[in-house]
Parts: sequence; structure tokens; C-alpha cells
Amino acid sequence: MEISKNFDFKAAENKWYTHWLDQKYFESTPDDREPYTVVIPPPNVTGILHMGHCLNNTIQDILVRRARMMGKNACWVPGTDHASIATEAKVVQMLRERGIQKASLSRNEFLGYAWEWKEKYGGIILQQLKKLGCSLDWNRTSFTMDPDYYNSVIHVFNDLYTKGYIYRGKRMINWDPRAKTALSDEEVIFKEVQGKLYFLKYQLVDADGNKLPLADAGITIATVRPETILGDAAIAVNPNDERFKHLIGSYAVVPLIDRKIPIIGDDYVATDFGSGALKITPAHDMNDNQIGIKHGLAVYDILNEDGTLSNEAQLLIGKDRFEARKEIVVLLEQAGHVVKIEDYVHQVGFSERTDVVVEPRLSLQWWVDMKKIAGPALSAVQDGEINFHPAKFKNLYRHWMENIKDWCISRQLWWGHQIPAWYDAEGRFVVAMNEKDAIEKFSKAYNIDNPQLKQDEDCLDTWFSSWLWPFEVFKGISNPGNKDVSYYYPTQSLVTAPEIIFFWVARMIMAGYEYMGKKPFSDVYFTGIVRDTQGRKMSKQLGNSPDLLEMIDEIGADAVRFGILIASPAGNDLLWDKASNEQGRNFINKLWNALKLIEIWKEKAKANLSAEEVSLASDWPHQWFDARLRASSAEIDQLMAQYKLSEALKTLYSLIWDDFCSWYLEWVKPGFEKPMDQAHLDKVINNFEMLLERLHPFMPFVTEEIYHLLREQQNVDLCVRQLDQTLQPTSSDAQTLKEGEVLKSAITAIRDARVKAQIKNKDAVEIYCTAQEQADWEIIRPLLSKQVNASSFSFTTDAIANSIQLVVGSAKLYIKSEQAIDTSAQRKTIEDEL
RNA sequence: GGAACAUUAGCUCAGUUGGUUUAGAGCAUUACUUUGACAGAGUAGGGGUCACUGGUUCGAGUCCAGUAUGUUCCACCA
Repeated sequence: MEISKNFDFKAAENKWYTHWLDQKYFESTPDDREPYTVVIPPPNVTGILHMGHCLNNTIQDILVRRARMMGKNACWVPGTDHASIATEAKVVQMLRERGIQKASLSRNEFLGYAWEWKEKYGGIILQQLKKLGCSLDWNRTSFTMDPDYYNSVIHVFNDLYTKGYIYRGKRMINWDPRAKTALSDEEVIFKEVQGKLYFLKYQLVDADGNKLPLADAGITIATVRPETILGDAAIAVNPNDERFKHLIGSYAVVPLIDRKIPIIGDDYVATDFGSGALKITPAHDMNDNQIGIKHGLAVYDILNEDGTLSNEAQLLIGKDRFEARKEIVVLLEQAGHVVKIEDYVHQVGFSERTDVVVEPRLSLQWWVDMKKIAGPALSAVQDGEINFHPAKFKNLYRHWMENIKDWCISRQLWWGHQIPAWYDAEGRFVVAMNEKDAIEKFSKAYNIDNPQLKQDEDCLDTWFSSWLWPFEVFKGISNPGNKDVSYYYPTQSLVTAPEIIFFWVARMIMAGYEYMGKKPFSDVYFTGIVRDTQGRKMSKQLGNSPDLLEMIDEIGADAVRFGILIASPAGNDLLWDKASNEQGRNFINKLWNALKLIEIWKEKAKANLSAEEVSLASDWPHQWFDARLRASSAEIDQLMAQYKLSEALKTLYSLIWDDFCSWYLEWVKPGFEKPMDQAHLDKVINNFEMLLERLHPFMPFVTEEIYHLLREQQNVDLCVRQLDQTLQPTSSDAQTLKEGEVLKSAITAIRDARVKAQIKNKDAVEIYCTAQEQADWEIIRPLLSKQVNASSFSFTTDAIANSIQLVVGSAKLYIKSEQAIDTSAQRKTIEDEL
């Protein structure tokens, strides 16, 4: 067979991926083998493949391919997440480009466009995963808004509501004024912002209700959001603060709008911050809200849902909050209320999805009482029922679970699972599976015939559907106890990013115990964050995120997989450099050249020579490589069991490059223009196959290609070939490996000597060594007589007594033991002679 | 403010319960080597006060305390 000079990765990637799909290798049905199940963390339906996905899915593919080759029933489920906020934002943007306002559409019209968008663009990322070589079972592709999945989400809502775990309540929530929706605490990202701290003086009111002149008296508060004074309901001071305690019980006046508000005492107020007096705005601050409830204060909601000022603000109505901030400062200055303005660096919450400043806002939302379902999920991780890799995330998880807060699950969006609650005009409601049931329930509950009901406009948080992912992809709720879910659930490994440990991982564990009565997975592998060489996160804004598909096109999926994995220490972020792709490419090239060498040997073996002419007489190199392979395999098994994939790959890399190519192939290499013995060649090919087996999960395309070129006809394809799992080190391996080490150093010494001898034109060199070294050399004496190597060097032992003579070309080298002398000094002398 | 984790060669990292004379690997770098699978290669070499300061010990990269720096998570004082 003609082997091309270089590996044609494009042809191989196309050829093998198509072939694997044709052979249905990745499809899975329950049988009597042990299952190995992985569910993909469903990427956003809007997503495109980036480095994080690349790392994450390469790792999953390695685990799954390896499991498949170890005889397990491997099942890797693909799918996408409807990603309510992200997708809705994309659709709104698309409509805007077409000149359509969302507000002008009905819910159904909007959803029509959204589905249209999803059918057209959604799931691009799944196609991209194919390019990476991911061995997913595409028949099982799921979407969190598939009809069955949708119903299951609704069912779970009903069930939790019935159990009393879900309630509706008016609470402070994080409001995203751009997406016009509530956010959970986890969706808020705090960033440090350079802002201003405004010190504002409020007029005091005397006992008779008269306002005292601002110049004489007043109370100064500090705020970073001066526009919110319009919603002030009180001023609070610390009851122990000597400066202000006499004012408690009196009143002040909100500047510009003349609202009379009480001055109250509360321990919450810090005496050493700002002015020591705190304005209380119950509608727009989490803590103020608590204080407001405690003191029974009025609530003035001065913001509209889009972040503009409401009628209740009385001033600057309709202005955006940031515009209003600027303007109100001018007004306050004119009225003499501004004492001073200081620069101030503080933390401000931003929406994870839209990156706008989040407003704390009081609103009526749906909540899950997390304390009621967190119990089993906490102990499962504590007791090692579920293992985290790396284990450090166990602490983090415990802390969060022990301090868990209720989960706000309603979102003011249309794209998603509509909350299954139906209301009448008076606001009375029932929770039901559908409208028909709702009417029935409502009639019963309130004793009304034919009630006119309207379904809740809001949607459920995306994570309220994805927490069912590990079992609902097998229809664990829509078709309970079916064959697939009983066989493939619980899954084995979950590979995900630590950022979503609370969003997703913790909640999946809770849902798993609640609905399946079993953990959703046994092991969670948290990957690091992919950063650039300067340690910055990959991001669109920085432009440091490479185009993955372009890279795959340039250098091949195998090289990219190698590149990202070799740079990925277990449990740490990885600083990714494009150069590591080149290391991957070089490695592929090395494999390819080994194939070319073997191809030459095949030709030589055809020469059909007599036994005498076949000079390679010793089996020792094979014995040595077998021992080496056994040792490395055991090591790789161990590393893989600990999810140290990067190290496993490094071990393989050095096994192939150093042991196989640099030593083993040299030792079995026939002399120049000498024939090749077929038995030896078969053994070499056999060993190469063993290496390809082990490398295949990491670099599937090049290994499959080489595997098929090695022999004319292969019985099975490499991707489903069964790994020889009996490969364990034997008792004699240690001795064999030791011999190998000594031989390596002997050969190295000879090379050195040869170089030196040639330089000095000497034809014989002596090296003196210690007794220990002499003993080491003795180990290989029997090997030397076997003429281990037929081409570069030859060895004889028939020389001077008590020494080993090495013949290197025309140069002879004697290794002698000289115990009495100082070896380093002696050596130096010899080197000088040379 | 609280916590977790980290700090070993230019870079990225190994270093098992403290014990092989001289602390490892890959990449990068330097010198040399090009008709025999492979210059996308080979060979050889350089490069480290194991963050710092103390302590425990016969012995510390490894254990303890403190300091510094960094990363991440949690909380958040207007």
C-alpha cells in the first residue's frame, strides 16, 4: 500500500466520522453489558462552539470512547438547552432587525418567530461537535422544550406545588431592566465599579411640624444612587450613635418632593461608614426592604420595569435611572442639599445575560423552598456517594447547600415553559397540568361554574428544566420506569464547568433524588476555565478566543484535541496557547512516520530470504517493550480512574515517542539493506496496534486511519476494538525494565564515545566505572552476546578479562571496573585524553 | 469582610503516608548533527535558595505556625 508523505487529516476526519455513523457505533440500546452513561451539559441552543466546549466535550469523548473500548455499553446523550433569556434576546434582536417590535406581537406570534429561529439556527453547535469527533448518540438528541420534556417540567412544577415546596410570594428580587425579567441570585455578577458617593443633607422637622432651615440643621446621608431618594421611607441611624440618637422619633423631609419621613433607630446602620445616617428605600434595596418590614414603613416603588422612573417618583418621570441620577444631582445642588461628592469604588450587580446593572425590585414571583429538598443532595456528596473531581469543590458545595436560599423560578419571558398557574380576575389561582384541569380544579376549589381563567404570563427559569436533564433525556418522568431510564440511569460521569455547580449540578442532584430516588451521576469532573497565555478569560470582547472551526480546518481535530488536553492539568484553569496544537500535530507526524517505517519493513519482509540471512536473533526488545507497555497501561488505567486525563495523555505520548519510536523501533530495526523477519514485524505491528488502542480515545481520527493502514484487513474498526484489559505488570518485568535502562545508558555512552573517538581519530577508548556501575553493566552482558541491535552498533564480550568491549563501527570501547580509583578524577583524565 | 486553593526551571505542571547520594517531565532555549521512517527530526547541554520567616525532626519541596502574592467562591456598608 502506498503511504502518503503526510497524514491527510481532512480526508481521514470525513471518512471515519461518516463510517462510524454508518456503522451505528455510537448508537446505544440497553443490553446485558454494563452501561456507561454520560449526558452532555446541554449547550445553549444559541451557542457556537468555543474553547470551553472544546475542552469539555473532548474530555467526555475520551471517557466515552474508552468505556466503549472496555466493553461497556457506552451512551453519550447530546442535546441543547432552550436558554430562555439568551434565546429570547436573540429573537428580539432578530425581530428588531426586521423592524418588528416585540411589544407589537402576541405571545403566540412571538413564539412562532422563536421556533422559527430555533429550527434555523439552533443546534449549530451540535454539528460543530461532530467536527471535533464527538461520539454522541445522535438518535437521542434532546431539547429542553421537546413536547415530552415540556410536559415533564410542568408535571414537576405541579408535583412540587402539591408537596408544598413551591410558593408564590412578594419578595425582593434582582431585576434585569433590559430583559425585563427577574433573575436568581446566581445570575447576578458583581463587578467593581468606580462610582460616586453623594452626601445629601435632609431638612429636619421640629416638634411643631415646621421645617428647620437647611443651613442651621439637617441630617446628612450618603448614597451612591441619589435618584432613589424619591423612594425614601425613613432615615435610619444606629441607636448607640451619640451624634444622632436624640433624633430618633423625629422627622426629616425628602428633598425636592417634600415627603415627611421618620428617623428611626436600627442596629444595622454602621456608625463608621458614610455619614452614619442611612436613607431607607424599601422598594429598591434588599436590606432597606428588611428594615422597612421590621419598622412597618411605606413602600414607594419609583421604577418602571424598564428602569425608567415611575409616576410614584413624582420627579423626572419617564427618565432612565442613570439619566435621572445625573439630573437629580443638579437639582439637589441647586437646592443646596449636596454636602460633598466623593469618588467611591464599590461592587455593583450586573445581569449575567444582558450585562446591565441589576435593580433590586419588589415583586410577586414563584419560589422553590430549597431547604425542603436539599437534604439528600447534601449528604450524597458528603458521604462520597457522588464524587467530585477535584475534591476541593466538596467544601464549596457543602457551604452553599447548608446556607441554601429559596430559588426564584419565574422569569418574565415568553420563550420557555409557561408557568402552569391559572388566575381569575380577582387573582385567585390554581396550579394544574393544563387549562382543562385548571378549570375543573378552580370550579371545585372556589365553587364557581365555568370560571374565566387566564394562565400566568411568565416562564420558568431555564434551570428549572435542565435540572431534570440526566433522567428526562431518557423520559424518566414522561414515561416512568421505561427500559432506557432503568438501564442508563444513574449516569456515570458528568463533565462540566465549576461556574455552574450551583445553577445546575446541585439542582440535578436534588432532582435526581426527588424524582428517581437515586443520584443522577457517580462522578463529577469539573474542568478548568480556558484562559489565554496572559491568564485572561477567553471572551468575545477581548478577541482572544480563537475560532475553533478554523483551527480544526487548519490543523485537524486530533491536533486540537491533543493541544487543549495536554495543557489542561486536572482541576486547574488552563492557559491555552495555540502552540500546543503544533505539539499535537508533531505527535501525529511522529505516528505517521512510524507507520511509514513499518511499511518499508513490510516490503523488506517480502524478500523471502533464508533463515540465516535474517539476522535479528533476539526476542529481547519485544520482551522489553511488552514490559514497558504493561507498566504504562497500568499507569494510564490508574490516571484515568482519577480523571487525570492530561497526565494519562502525557504518559502515552512519552511511551510512544520515546519508548516505542526512539528505542524499540531502533532495536528491532534491521541493518541497512538487510531483510526484515516476518515474525518480528508481526510483533511490532501488534505492539503498534496496542498503542493505537490506547491513544484512540484521545485522537480518534489519526489512530483509526493508521490502524487500517497497518494491516490489509482488520476484523473490527479501532473505535469498537476491545482493549486488552489483562495487561498487568508481571513479576519478571522489573528485571526486564532494568535491563532496558542499562542498555539505554550503554548505548548513550557508546554514542558519546564514538563521537569523541571520531573527533580524536582514536580507534579504542576505555571508560572506567565504579563497582556498582560494573554490576549494572553485567546485567546486559548476556544481551550483548545476542547482538541486540543489528544496524548501528554491535557488541562482543570476548575482549579483555573483566571488561566489556563495545565495538562501534571501527572504534572499540572497553568498560572496566576500577574500584580503587577516584572515578570522577579518572574519568576527567580520560576525557582530557580524548 | 469570610473562606477555599495555590506559589517548584523562561512557560505549563508532576512530586504518593517526611528518607536514593546531584529535586523531575513536556514545551521553549543553546550547541552540534542533514543521503536510510521522521529538520514537523536526532543527540548533547544550560537553566531551580522548591515564595518568605520561624518551628517540629537524625532528616522538610513534603508536616506545623506566621507573612507575602495570586486565583476563585461566598457575603456585601448605603
